[in-house]
Amino acid sequence: MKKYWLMKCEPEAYTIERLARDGKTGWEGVRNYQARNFMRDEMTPGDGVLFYASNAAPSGVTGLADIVTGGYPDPFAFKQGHAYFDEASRKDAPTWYTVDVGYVDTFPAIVPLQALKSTKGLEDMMVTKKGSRLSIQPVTKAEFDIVCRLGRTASLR
DNA sequence: GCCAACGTTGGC
DNA sequence: GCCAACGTTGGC
Repeated sequence: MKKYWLMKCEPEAYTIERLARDGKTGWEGVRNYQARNFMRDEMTPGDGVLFYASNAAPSGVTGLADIVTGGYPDPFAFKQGHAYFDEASRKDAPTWYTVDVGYVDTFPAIVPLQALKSTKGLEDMMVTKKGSRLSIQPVTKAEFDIVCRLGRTASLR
């Protein structure tokens, strides 16, 4: 059963343009248990992803991706000295997981958070709620489809 | 850069 | 197990 997600990333760290160039990328460095659980337990290849640029001007959905590889231990957690290193994560009992994300599409223009907030059918989306910091969020197919439509009608903005 | 909201840590 | 202190996220 195909599932749908919203994945946040700061443009300073990674962008949809870079994903377009790279084709796919590892989503390493997530250090939040709820997000970890989604990656480890729920994400499967083929799932749809809304690529969300956070801490941006404006923030919003910049394109589409998909899950290429489901959850596997985050290799950066084992890299001593690396910013993502976590000595509590051991290879025989990894604390942190990651997934591989593939490029699908770049929207002609960003769908800003403000547009998400004001679009009918998206009022239950986690990202539209104040104080929602979770960097990986489940979205419904209906929400995913609405955001895709917004992204593809960017000429209206 | 500010700061509110949140998650995590650690003393008790 | 409570909760204050702290660090981080992320909109603005």
